[in-house]
Amino acid sequence: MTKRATIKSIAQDLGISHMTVSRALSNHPNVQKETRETVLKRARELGYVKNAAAKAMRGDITGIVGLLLPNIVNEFYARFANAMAHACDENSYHLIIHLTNDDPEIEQQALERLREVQAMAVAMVPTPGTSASDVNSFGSMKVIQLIRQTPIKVPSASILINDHDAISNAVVELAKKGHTHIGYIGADTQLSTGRARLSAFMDGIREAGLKSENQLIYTKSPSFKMGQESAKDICTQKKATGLICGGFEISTGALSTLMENKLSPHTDVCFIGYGDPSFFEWLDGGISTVRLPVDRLAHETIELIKPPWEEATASTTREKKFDADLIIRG
Amino acid sequence: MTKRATIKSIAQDLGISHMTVSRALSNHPNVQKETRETVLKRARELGYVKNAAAKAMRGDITGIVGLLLPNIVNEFYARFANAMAHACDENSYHLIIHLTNDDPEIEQQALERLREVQAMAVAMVPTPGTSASDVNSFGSMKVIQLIRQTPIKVPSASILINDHDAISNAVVELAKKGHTHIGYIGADTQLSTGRARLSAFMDGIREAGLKSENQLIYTKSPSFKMGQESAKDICTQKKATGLICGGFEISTGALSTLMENKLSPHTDVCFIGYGDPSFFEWLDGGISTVRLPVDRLAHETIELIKPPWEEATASTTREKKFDADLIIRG
DNA sequence: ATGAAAGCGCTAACAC
DNA sequence: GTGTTAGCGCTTTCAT
Repeated sequence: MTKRATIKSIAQDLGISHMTVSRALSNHPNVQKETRETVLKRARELGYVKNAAAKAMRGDITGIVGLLLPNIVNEFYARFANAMAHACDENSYHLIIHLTNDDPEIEQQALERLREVQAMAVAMVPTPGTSASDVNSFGSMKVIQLIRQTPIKVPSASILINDHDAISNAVVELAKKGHTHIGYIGADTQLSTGRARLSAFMDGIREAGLKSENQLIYTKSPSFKMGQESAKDICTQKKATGLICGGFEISTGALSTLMENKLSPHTDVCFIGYGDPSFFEWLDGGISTVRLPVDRLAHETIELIKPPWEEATASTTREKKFDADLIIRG
Repeated sequence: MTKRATIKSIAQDLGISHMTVSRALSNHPNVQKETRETVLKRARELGYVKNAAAKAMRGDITGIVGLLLPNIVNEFYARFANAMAHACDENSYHLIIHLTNDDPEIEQQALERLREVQAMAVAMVPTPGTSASDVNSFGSMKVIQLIRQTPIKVPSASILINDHDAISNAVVELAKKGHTHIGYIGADTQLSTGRARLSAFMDGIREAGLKSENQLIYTKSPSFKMGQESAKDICTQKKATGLICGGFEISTGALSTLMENKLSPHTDVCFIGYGDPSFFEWLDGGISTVRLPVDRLAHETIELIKPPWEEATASTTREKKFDADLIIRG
């Protein structure tokens, strides 16, 4: 590859002004039909593509959308990213994905880099640690907070999950089946979602007329490992006959402990997971779970990103919640 | 947000030349220590970030890396994307993901858009249909073909999986257990991988001293559904007692048929999947499978993307293969 | 209908 | 050590 074609190089090649080329390529009316066709033909031959950087410098929107996720192997995030990527392709946006690992520093860095390329919007699952609350972190990017919510200094929209009822109903459901000692594994209260899910669990306990037992409640920084270990504790000490999880990775972690120890998630420790990875349906007759409305979340995110910005962003913070469902299987 | 700070605005603010600001911000030696500190401080205050577009216009590399995948819910691709995203963050690249859905047109479009933003490299799983073989599709982007290989008109590197031995060993392994009627579900021969895996299967049949039975071989455009349906056919007609899959989605599809019909992947139809999604380990005592070296693939991709380009790209097409392993479980 | 000039933000190459 | 100029590719504005 030698050098890319530019409107100037095409103009020179054709012996006309680069402005005529520009107009021809952008369908401006003031071009002779014949001229336009010549230009278009030559442009195609030379493999011309517009220079996004040059346009960006003139203040045109870049069409770059940032997506900040903790990771993407988690099937919930993967499906979200998948939906976002599709929607972006459909709307001719560029989706730049950065993985934060839930590390505020990486998050901060990713935001800065997105600002460098003048991303028009960023959809992000905020990291637990308070990080990028500064105005300077976002510049003029439209901010959409996903799943979790953290106070930031720019107007932002939030797309959240309302899992309260699904979780408290899970408790009630277990209670109906005769379980009186129900364990809970979830994120710690540093996370907004951790707080919310725990209190949903407690509400369920109350609603079911059970008494709350602190030693059955495990809250820590959420991870696969944390789920595994908490579940191991519950199982080996036979503290509980029912178990509810308040986090995706926690849930798969806890389930793996059950599988490893050949404990049935139905008869041994009645298990209710969080999120609905595809294999839940096949495992041991189906795993009960709190199902999250992934596609609706992604769809709504894209709708917010699409213009008209002014309207969507307004001046105040907006919030939208989507209901999770309790799915009982087996 | 009013307007972003630029070196000029900072210069004006400080009453100095914008070049001094530029030099200060890029650690050029020819700046008074004191001046530099003043500049850095003010820049921080004003939330200055460099303008990537302006730099790109000057010919600096953009640090944008494109990744074209059929989709990203497939755990194999998700893990690949995850590894790539991490590696890109580490090396300060921007990862732009486009999902092709295995549609040549979408692929073509994605490539053009990557060219617009002057992506420095693109790693792609080529779509089955011959699409973007043109030079103009790639411009000066470094091209890395993943998993599949298609002839293109620019020098490109290929990162492939060598699953021949794993697949033929799978046949031998089943034969050892006494299976004489072994089914195969895989991609059709339009895909390079489809051809290769089928012939690996046939080699295995030969090696095991079995005779090949065409009615046990299913090849079509690969998908979850295709796997489901082929498996249903095999199961309901009781054609085979062993089943080997030659594709990730096919494999999960076929497995779902087994689970739905309460057929054990060990005792009813001895099953060997393709790819190793995390749940394989837990399902029914563990699912045997051909495991793909995802992390090594991603790692190698990044190594190829990193400079020095000239060296890595050379003038000829390069190819690197990574071995898949046969994992027998249960 | 076409062209010329200016400027977006940045840095290499020159002054001084 | 600091400042000035020019130019990357493009479009808006103002001639012609």
